[in-house]
Amino acid sequence: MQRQSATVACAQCPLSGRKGLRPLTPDLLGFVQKFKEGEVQLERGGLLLEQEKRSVHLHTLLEGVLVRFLTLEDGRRQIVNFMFPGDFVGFQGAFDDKLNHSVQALLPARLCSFGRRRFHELVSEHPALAYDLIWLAACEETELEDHMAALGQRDAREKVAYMAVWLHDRAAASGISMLDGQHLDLPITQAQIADMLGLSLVHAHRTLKALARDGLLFWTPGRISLPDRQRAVNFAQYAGRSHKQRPFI
Amino acid sequence: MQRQSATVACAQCPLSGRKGLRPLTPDLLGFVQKFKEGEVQLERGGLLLEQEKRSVHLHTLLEGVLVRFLTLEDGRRQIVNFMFPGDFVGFQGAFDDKLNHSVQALLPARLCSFGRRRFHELVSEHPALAYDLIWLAACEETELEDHMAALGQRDAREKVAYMAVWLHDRAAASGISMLDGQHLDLPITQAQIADMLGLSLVHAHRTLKALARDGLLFWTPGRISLPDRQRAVNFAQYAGRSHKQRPFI
DNA sequence: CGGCCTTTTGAGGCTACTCAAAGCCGGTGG
DNA sequence: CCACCGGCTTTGAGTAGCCTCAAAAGGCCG
Repeated sequence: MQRQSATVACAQCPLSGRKGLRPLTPDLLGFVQKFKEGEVQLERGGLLLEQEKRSVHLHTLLEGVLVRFLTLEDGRRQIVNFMFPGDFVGFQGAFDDKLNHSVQALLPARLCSFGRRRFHELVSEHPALAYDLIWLAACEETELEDHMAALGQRDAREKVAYMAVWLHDRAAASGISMLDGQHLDLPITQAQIADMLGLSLVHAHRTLKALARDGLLFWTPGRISLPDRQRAVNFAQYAGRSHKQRPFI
Repeated sequence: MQRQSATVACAQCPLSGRKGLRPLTPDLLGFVQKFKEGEVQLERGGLLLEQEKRSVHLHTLLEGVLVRFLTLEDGRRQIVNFMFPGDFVGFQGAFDDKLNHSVQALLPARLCSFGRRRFHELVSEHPALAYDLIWLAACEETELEDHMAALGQRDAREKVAYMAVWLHDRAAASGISMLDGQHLDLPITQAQIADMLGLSLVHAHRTLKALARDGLLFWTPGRISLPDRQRAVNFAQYAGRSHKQRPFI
């Protein structure tokens, strides 16, 4: 992890104008600028936050994709979510407590960072922002609940299909480019699929094979292809959520 | 569900003074009073919110225990959480969208209700409240993540032990009385255990039996007993979270 | 070229599931 | 007061999905 204070001014924030994100008002823009402390660069595999530690910063993901996971004492891992550009990172772990999860970069990432110390101030002085944060938290929670239903109720094939469609949706909603709207380039390993879905690595692999044989989806190292999105949606009983523009920062 | 405007004034709120909850300041108390619209009574099994519908109200649980769950198209159910007195109900489903879950009473419940319409106002005019809500949302999220790890990584016995300890913790933190600190009276059926943990009813039952045989926990209809909490905690690899006083409303 | 990470494949076993049916308990009505 | 009913728990038997162990093959990098 590389922290640097050389930063882009919020006025030139790479997120503004990004598809799927609601542009900041000039008003807000000037306001958040006062809180920005710097930026963080992560290379693939780099750790942003570590479980059991405390974090001094809050972040907004400017670019790249992150993965958030818990680790049990005996080493088992559970991936709980992925984060895309525009996502707010850090209020997941209740505030001044130790983190319950780690956050790692799946793709090279760049983040904007704020001091956690001043969070209260940030919320107090700008109610619209507080409202947005609550809204974002509600979305995250909805998402997690859906994932729980995937973990608890679906069998292996449904789980994988669910995750593929969900990642596609999420990427599309953050303005990530996709070839033909059906090929998503994302380097997720089979071990990570397994860790997200509660499957063994071996079984995750066999499940991918089976789904490819059926022509439902093709998950090759580095790319997730959905030739027939609707079919996958039906198979996974995926309940898409309405994607209005997400606020950020 | 029974809605009534006959309400207790916030000054006499049954939650204030409740163990585990942070008392409202007189200031806040007067403020929230202006938003209270009435109360709702639920009997056991009564539905507060229904999936796919929109909800006009937000609620605070005054008394009783609720269960929140998703239903898939084919009828499979996933219980995502339980709610205890003091919990805020309703921002889980993103705001003006259809709910992704239903909420049902496990015990006779009484709730305080607010108009969703005025939520923005509520947050805007009282930043401390907004901060509290964000804090609560963060806690909920942490909790859900832990549950995900239970669903994805633990085997049946660990899952059941995890859930038992978690319910005990949660109840204790909301000031629910427990005999000897080890008997929690809560009428959770085996079908509900199964639906929360992603097990079949039959297997959930056999797992309870196995745990009882080992003397780890006794989950009889209506009561969850943990003779040796620490042993259960270790077995389930339960990572307790710090319980500072929760804010409410 | 060697080492490391990831994917791939095989074999065998256990966990958890399905189907099926009986027992239990509280509530209702004759 | 007893018979009946619906919801929940309990038990048995057989099966299948998923897991573990094991090892080989592919790809990337120094």
